[in-house]
Amino acid sequence: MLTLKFIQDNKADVIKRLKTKRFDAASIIDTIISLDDNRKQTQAQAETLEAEMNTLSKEIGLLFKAGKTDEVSASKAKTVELKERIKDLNTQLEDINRQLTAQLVLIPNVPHSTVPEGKGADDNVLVREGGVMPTLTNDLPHWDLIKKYDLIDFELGTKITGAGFPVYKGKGARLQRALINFFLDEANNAGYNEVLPPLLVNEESGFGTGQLPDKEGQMYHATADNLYLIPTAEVPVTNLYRDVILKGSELPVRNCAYSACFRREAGSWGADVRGLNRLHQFDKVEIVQVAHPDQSYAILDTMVAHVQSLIEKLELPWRILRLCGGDMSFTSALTFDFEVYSAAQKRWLEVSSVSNFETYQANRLKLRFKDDGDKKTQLAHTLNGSALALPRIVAAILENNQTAEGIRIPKVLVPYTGFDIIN
RNA sequence: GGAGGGAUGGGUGAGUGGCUGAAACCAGUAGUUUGCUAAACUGCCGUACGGGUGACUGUACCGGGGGUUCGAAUCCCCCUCCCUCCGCCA
Repeated sequence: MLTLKFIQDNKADVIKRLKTKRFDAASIIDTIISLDDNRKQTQAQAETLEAEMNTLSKEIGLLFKAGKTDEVSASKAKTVELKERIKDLNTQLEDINRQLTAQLVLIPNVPHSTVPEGKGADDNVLVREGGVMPTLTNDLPHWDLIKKYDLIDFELGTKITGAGFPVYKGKGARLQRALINFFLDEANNAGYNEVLPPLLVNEESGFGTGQLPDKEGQMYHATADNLYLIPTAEVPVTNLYRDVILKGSELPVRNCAYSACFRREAGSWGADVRGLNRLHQFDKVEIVQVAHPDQSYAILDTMVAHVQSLIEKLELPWRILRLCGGDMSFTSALTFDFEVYSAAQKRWLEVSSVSNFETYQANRLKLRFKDDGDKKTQLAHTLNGSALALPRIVAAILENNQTAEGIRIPKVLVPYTGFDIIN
């Protein structure tokens, strides 16, 4: 969430910039500011009385020591009323603070100045593109290729779990493992530190990265233990730094992680979700950084460059889009989406989303840093990106590389798969 | 799952009702000394929210939440986590 101070200092600007995200913040901000005034006033009152109480208690202690027990009862009587008023004020304070956070979490992150206006996907702006469009003589969509070469079994997944939980088999399973290892090796080589996080997280973690409370319905919830299956490794990996104060010299922190990802995708099933296009469980390698505010946008560029290099090595046609305000996520300040062209489906598939959240997550996480010699802590910036999500990459590899002899494996993957063709 | 023991500042660890936001040591940091390094010595060294231009100052926080008391790190209750033993188990 945004910090109160930021909202107060930049009220007009916040309202203006949130219009890019098609969000009207004016009345919420007014509520917040008046709640905060109220908070300060109530807190000041409570603290004055608490100070009085502390002095009185010390006096009583001294009276006891001096043996003046007769004077004690008069002082004690005074504390009774004080205590009541303090309790009352603190109850009010708690209530005000609750209302304040309730309002604060309703406001999305403020978009970066370079975010284009727009309603949805059609208004995203092409940043650059590359790769060679394949010319296919056969053009089976990946769901047919999967059947033809017995790589992935959706029916079997439906039997043991449900729709959207595929079973990878034989060369299909090995291709999956190859991609995971390839992506992790590339991230390690680029200086990211590998972690293997838990796949279930608690409520605090869900709140820290912004999945809770807003997107509760998107996550699988293990209610008996109140744990959530992660929709992305971003959640556990970013939460590694929840309630942490880093030294300025430790920044940037660079982590990468492979994880299975679980998404309920409630209400988003319809056309265009055949095969691997949308799943409830899929594999992904994620890169996550914690950065100094002065460096975060330069770092965002290096993350974009890293993802681009992966797709180029896989020899897929790609393009990068700068998301418009209407298509961006609630928590992001600037997002670049990567898409690869799926030649048989004849459509672009999103395979990565790289974002700078600035202090939005850090504020929820209480993720701060302190520069050497500085007295004050400040909120760090968090960033993350898929590098990469597997299913649609697999779909594009299968479709784009199909030949009469079989499916050609990109050169860079052959050392990982141990085979260069699926036939 | 059963029985017992624990949780204090970056670390080790004192502290069983007021003089403790918290000893001491280590680490860190600034300085003095010193041919350099090391050592020694001295100062500083938690977080958040208020008030003040500022020096400074108020309040809260000793795993989390409640309670007792004029007053709680210290006493009581609940929860979480860690350790030991037993049971179960990939």
